[in-house]
Amino acid sequence: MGARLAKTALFDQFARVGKALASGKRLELLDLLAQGERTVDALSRAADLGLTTASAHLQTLKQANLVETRRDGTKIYYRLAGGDVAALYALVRTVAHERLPDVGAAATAYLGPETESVTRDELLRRVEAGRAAVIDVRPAEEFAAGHIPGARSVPLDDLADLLADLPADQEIVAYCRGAYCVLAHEAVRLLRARGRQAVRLADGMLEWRLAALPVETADQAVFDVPSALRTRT
Amino acid sequence: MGARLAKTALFDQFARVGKALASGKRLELLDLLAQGERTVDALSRAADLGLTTASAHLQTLKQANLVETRRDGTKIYYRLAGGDVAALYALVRTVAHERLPDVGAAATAYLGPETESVTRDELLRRVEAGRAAVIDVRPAEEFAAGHIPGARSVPLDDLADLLADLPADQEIVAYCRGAYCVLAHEAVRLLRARGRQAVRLADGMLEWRLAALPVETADQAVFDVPSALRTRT
DNA sequence: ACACTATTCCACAGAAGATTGGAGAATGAT
DNA sequence: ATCATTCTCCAATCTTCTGTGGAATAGTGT
Repeated sequence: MGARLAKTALFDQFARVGKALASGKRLELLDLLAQGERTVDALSRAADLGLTTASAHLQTLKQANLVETRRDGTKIYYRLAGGDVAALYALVRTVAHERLPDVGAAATAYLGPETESVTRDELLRRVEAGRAAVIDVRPAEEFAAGHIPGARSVPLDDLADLLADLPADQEIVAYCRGAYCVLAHEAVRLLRARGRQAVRLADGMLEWRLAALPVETADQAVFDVPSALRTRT
Repeated sequence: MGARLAKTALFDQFARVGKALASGKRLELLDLLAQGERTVDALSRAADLGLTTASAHLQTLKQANLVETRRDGTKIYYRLAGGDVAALYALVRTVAHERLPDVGAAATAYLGPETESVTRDELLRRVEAGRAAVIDVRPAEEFAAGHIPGARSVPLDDLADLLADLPADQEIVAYCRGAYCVLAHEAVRLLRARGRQAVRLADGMLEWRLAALPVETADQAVFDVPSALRTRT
């Protein structure tokens, strides 16, 4: 009988998920989608892909059921299929960083010189003590899709203009998408260059959500994390 | 400047891990390695691959640093690089099962009709109450590499012969490699056909290890699971 | 119905990956 | 030394994936 065939078929099914994760561009798309839903056009520009190429990659992800779509007029919004997908993406990054020495180098090359950071716990502690103001330096749409409660939206592009609005007597904690997002690094560098006390959250919104910490949002949830997959503190 | 280039390079690094997971055969190899180290020859036979093909896949896994090797005479033993790799493999399977409807069908086709199962907690409870005897139906080498404390090694191939040795007044709980391993299913079917009270552990050694439950072993640990990645109960 | 926008589908060329057989390297046994 | 064992490396072939334009499709606004 075809026990061997059936086993191969089963593992080939598992591999569909692996194949979906087997491209840097698709991981980049998942990274963006972890922040909230987006149109094909927005994704193609954010990931620096041709429109048709982005569409093809999104189809690949969709065929693996890692993302879902919603139509609104002529636009099609893509979103993650669930928190398990976000957890899987995060674990791929973690394992890559743990196992591949080159990841450290590539991360430094992209993120620039290390900037001072605080953990999620430390951020909560400092905010509670009134010692820190939290700013979300991601684009405004991502802030709208969900942010750390009490954080103020200050997209990196606007940071220089809004400097005067930021409290001068408090430390500023900047955060962005996640552990490998460049925005908070640049925000801290800019703020420090202007003489402000600034640090960044060590990771970002992705990890915040995976830890099932409270999220403030205008509209619906981006994804919920199954309790079994929540980050342990 | 090359911010775009650096970002692409970083995500391509992450994708190295994804690419390693992008083949059913490689996932099958990881599945075997999660039970303990093995030689290339043993792996190629267990996964039904040509020797050179198996070697090539193992090289791919090794270049992604998901596995490590050890030489003993003319033989080369492969093993998982760490518990994080096991956790990643398990999560790929979980997400695949969660997201892809075909996985359920493929699993049933391979495993056969559903057999009654108990959870890890329930197993521990029944053993403590003296109501159940636990048998490990994996090949003897895998038992030697680590097993549930108190379990008896009864490889599936020997089960029919050893039937008389098994307690007739206790329920028998059979377990094997993990959630998609066929051995425990077949053991339960055989035992029931012979009129024994038998159930299987719902998953297996892989998930037992990921939950950081105690493991009894003659030699060294197969892998340790970082506390952040342990299964939540 | 017509123009317009957003996205997918199709066809192609080049790149990358899988499988196989045979040669070659490392080790152990005689 | 020589030979057997075990595995890796190499070359050839075949398949799959990726990126790109251009055509086709679905929906909006006039």
